[in-house]
Amino acid sequence: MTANTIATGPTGSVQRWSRTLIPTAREAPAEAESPSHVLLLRAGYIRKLGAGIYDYLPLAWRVLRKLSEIVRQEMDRAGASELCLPVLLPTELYAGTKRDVDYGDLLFKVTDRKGSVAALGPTHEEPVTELVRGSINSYKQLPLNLYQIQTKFRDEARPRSGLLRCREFIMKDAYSFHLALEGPGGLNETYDRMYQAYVNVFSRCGLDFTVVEAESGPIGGSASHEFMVNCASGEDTILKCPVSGYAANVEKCEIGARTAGTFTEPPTGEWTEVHTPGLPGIHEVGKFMKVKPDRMLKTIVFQVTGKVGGALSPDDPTWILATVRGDHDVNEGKVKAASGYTVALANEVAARAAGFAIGYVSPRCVNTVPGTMLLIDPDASHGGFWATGADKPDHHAKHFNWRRDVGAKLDQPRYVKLADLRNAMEGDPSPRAEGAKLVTGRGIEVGHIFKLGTKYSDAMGLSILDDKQQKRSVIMGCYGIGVSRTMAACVEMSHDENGIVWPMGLAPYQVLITMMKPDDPEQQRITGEVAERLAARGVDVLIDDRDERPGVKFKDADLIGIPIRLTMGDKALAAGAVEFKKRTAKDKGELAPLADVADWVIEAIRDAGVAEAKR
RNA sequence: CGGGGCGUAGCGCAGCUUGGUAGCGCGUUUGGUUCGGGACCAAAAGGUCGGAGGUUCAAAUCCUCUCGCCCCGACCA
Repeated sequence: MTANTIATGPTGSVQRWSRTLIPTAREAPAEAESPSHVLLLRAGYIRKLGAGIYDYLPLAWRVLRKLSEIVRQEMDRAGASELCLPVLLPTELYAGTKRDVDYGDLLFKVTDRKGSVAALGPTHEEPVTELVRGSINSYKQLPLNLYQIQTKFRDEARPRSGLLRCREFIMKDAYSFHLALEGPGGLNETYDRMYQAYVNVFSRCGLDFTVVEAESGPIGGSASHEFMVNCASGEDTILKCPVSGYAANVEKCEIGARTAGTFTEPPTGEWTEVHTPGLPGIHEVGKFMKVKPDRMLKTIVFQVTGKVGGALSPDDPTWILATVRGDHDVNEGKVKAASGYTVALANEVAARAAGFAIGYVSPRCVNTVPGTMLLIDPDASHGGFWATGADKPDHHAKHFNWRRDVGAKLDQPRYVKLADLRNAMEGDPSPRAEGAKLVTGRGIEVGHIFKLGTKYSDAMGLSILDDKQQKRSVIMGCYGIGVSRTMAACVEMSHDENGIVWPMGLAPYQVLITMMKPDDPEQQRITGEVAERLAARGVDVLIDDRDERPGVKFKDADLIGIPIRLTMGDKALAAGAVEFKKRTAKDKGELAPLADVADWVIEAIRDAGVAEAKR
């Protein structure tokens, strides 16, 4: 983007190190492991107050302000309006959506003096829907797009990696409201604008990111994209097609056409049972039986919980078996799509009672347990040697053969279906380009946008009359950015062995002036002059005026990661110059004449802004 | 929630097995010498050893309970 959007205001600010709080440390607390956690602690950006609860010190807060400002500009440009909703949400709000139950322990709850229970907002679909329901009277007031930037609370089972997964964190959340999906003012139009706004935000932050198709998850809805910072230490696995550009979250990723078996291949030998007592997983069993996992069948038992787009009838199955190759993972979403039923992993007790030897199930159960549908992944459908569970505790079997051991039901689509059932993996065929193979990468989810549809408006009674006086449920979208997580992701992605390397757009200050002799009046005068000149041109300047040895100052400078360092030293000043060094530069820097130094800085900021926006 | 581990000075750690008046490094303060990539000398401040209970003449150390934190997994708009 442009240079003028990088500074926080028309006039930059000047701060002296000795008068603010930047407690750098040579060593990080032992509990910190991930780079962003270690560096943000060591560089004096954050302090831990409890598990997943952090202080944001002045440097961190400046980064968060800059990030928030970028977010605001892009949200406003996309037509959204900022507001601020309560953090304290009375649980009655959840009466329609039941999400206080769905969220379970994730929800922080507080009790007031009267005994009323409120939740600390983990996200704001309910309050914003409630707000709009009570304040919109006409379809003419749609579309509407509202956002806020505030602290969210989620009692994560396991907070980790510092700011990457917190119990208290800063989030930008936006919610849009529409009468229609398509056309002007429809959800799709806003969704596309928000998508572009997100691309703009993360580009301006200098982040290297991938947009992936994602499952909409428990929040419901029909379509969603995640914005992932590409980073090997990320928690999420993403898959990309290098040819078509298709990218998806591992839960969502489709797999291209694969060849399936015909169920006519001959057996490789007699059904041979093997006693395999007390072996915990497929790898252990395989080792014990001397069979590789990709020659074993894994059959998972699901319980039918509902029918997609309808009510269950007595004819519908009770159980769904999903058989994949031993080295593959069953994907619940794909099971749902392939079967047409919503499912949950079977309750062990109930499944045992129905006749499944949990842990030792084979596809043969489609014949032996009434009300069972069998789904087979193409990679598991071939002929050749297979090992499988033997349908009795502590036993597996070799030489499973589809035709011989399952038989006629293979030809009845009511009972047996062949379908993509598993998570995609590196090397799988791309679903979008013939011959191309998927590659995997790791990512940190920093943004997520959803088409919610009418899930919340239906649950909470948000409807409106259209121009034909027909009552219509309002269609919604929601759009989140993990603001504090984005800051951490940025450090995770951009650092070296000496410390943080901030992209220009997020750096707490663009310039650090390192005074070699803070007590020297001449250095004080020139430092002040340079700082004022830079500030006047919108640059934020931090002056290291501490009475420390040069080595300490240089180490700290690298640690806190300010993009441009100006060093005030006798040698350079004698030549009428200051030393100019970028954080990314390996060498010692070059001499900038005092008269030109401001121009050098402005130019460097502009170059960085352009380069980062291009990424 | 399952598994593993850790709580001793602001940070990093030792001491615990075999109970006996709490130690090291970094940091901090003071004085001096230094001063372009984490200086040196000297002095000093700083700890109810996570908490409660128990055993004992005596507990950081042994026992019981409890709280907190980290890592792996499960989970996760």
